[in-house]
Amino acid sequence: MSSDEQKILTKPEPDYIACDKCHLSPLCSPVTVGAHAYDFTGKMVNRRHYFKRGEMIFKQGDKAELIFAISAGSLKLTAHVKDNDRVIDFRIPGELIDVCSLNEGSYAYSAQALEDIYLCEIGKETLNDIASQIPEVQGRLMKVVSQELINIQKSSMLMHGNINSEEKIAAFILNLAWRYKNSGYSYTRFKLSMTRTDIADFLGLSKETVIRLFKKLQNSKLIQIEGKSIRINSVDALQHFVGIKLISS
Amino acid sequence: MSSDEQKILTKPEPDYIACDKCHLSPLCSPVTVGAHAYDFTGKMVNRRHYFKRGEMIFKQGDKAELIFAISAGSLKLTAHVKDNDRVIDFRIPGELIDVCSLNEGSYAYSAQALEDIYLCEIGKETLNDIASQIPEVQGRLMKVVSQELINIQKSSMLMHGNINSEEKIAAFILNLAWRYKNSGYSYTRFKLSMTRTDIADFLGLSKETVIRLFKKLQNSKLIQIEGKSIRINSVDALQHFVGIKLISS
DNA sequence: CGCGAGATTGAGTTCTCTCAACTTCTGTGG
DNA sequence: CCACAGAAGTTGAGAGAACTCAATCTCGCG
Repeated sequence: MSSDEQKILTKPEPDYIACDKCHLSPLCSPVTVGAHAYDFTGKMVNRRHYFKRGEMIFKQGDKAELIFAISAGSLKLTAHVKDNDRVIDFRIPGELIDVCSLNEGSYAYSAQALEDIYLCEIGKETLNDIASQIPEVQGRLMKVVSQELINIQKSSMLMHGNINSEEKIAAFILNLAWRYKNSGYSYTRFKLSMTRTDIADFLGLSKETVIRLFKKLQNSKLIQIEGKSIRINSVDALQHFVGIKLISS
Repeated sequence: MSSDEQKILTKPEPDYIACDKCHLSPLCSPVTVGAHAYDFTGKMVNRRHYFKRGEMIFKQGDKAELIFAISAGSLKLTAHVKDNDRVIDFRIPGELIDVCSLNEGSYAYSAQALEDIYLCEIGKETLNDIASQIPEVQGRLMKVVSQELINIQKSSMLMHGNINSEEKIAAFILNLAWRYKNSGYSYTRFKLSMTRTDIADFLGLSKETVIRLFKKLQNSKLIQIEGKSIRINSVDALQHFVGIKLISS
């Protein structure tokens, strides 16, 4: 066995997202100004910065200097509430981390790796500088921010106002499926990289309720769960249960 | 009594928001291009369009041609969930209605006046046209969209993950207070223009629970409620109860 | 192989919902 | 200006959902 193969077995190459599926992609492709085409990617983006599982990418209140996009792996976002950190969202490959910080001095929440991850980074200041000088970049940045607004709104409409806990959990799963689809991954089978406790915290439920309702959804044949892997038996059935059509069939 | 006074008594002048407090204001002030100052306000903005209480401003799925800002009055936003309309948010003076629709073909939700209201309107296409031609306008639009993103994120962080219903309701009140403050109104005394049923629907609770917990919050001296008017006794105490400091003292 | 974090299960308690009755408010027509 | 009707708000009682606590099990990591 060559040392190369050995290396692959012990540390397999991560499943990097395709750049064209990443929400940051408008800012990662060459920009033409006049007769010349400049590629700002190399200047602006630091690609695939590795973070270890459990590592904090940044903490709530830290001075915000970088915007992040996830290239591989996932993370959770938390914010201080009553002396505790509460999970306020998760991020999967292709998604951006705190776009809001573009216009704020500091990060609105903390970000922590749920597994070993790779992030692409853009310097906030550099980005804003270039954007203010080159309308094309300004326009692309606008596109990125607008899309972010749309995504947040869709997620929040979905997650919001579910009457009972079973619907909340179903909506959570559907939301993740939708986002995996947007990032070009399988959206009927994926890994729940966060713990049950994280999910419970995010949804405002107890972990026991999360576990019991996962099981209930499984018993009603909507999903199959085994450990951290989930499979949606019928996206349409799940959408019907939640009452919102997020994914078109 | 003069006919002027008569008029005031029967139909008092609405409490229009000051333009400089409106979230749309960056797009409502003159833009200087080269040596000349153009005022796009007149061309772009149709000001103070009146809608009657109960009237639908637009319906979910309607072709989105206008962006709205509220000049006076308030409205509720609703979206279809399982054959019903569910309240997904409210809007107060100074706030924008569906900024997301700027980059979408249709409105993501319906908007209905909770009282007689006045709206300022900007044609989506006109705005996008001008923005793409004049970097200064593009930049201002960017500012508006970014701020919207920040506001939505703050609201959703606040409203999200409250464990029990009492905290949810307290967070709801705090959120409204914060928004009234942003719009330059009193944030310790304001009117709840929506019904208890609307609040319940928005928070995912029953109207009876809303009523009972309003009373409970009143008994613990955090607020005073009488019909539709609310008074926050101590914003700090309320923030402490919710566990998030949204309004700095 | 053993430890510790995470996941699961059961039992009892608390919270929130539902249903129904009743009161108050509001807007409309006479 | 009053009377009335319908909408909104309030209250109480009982049912059901979700939480807490505690014990146990499982799995991944060192």
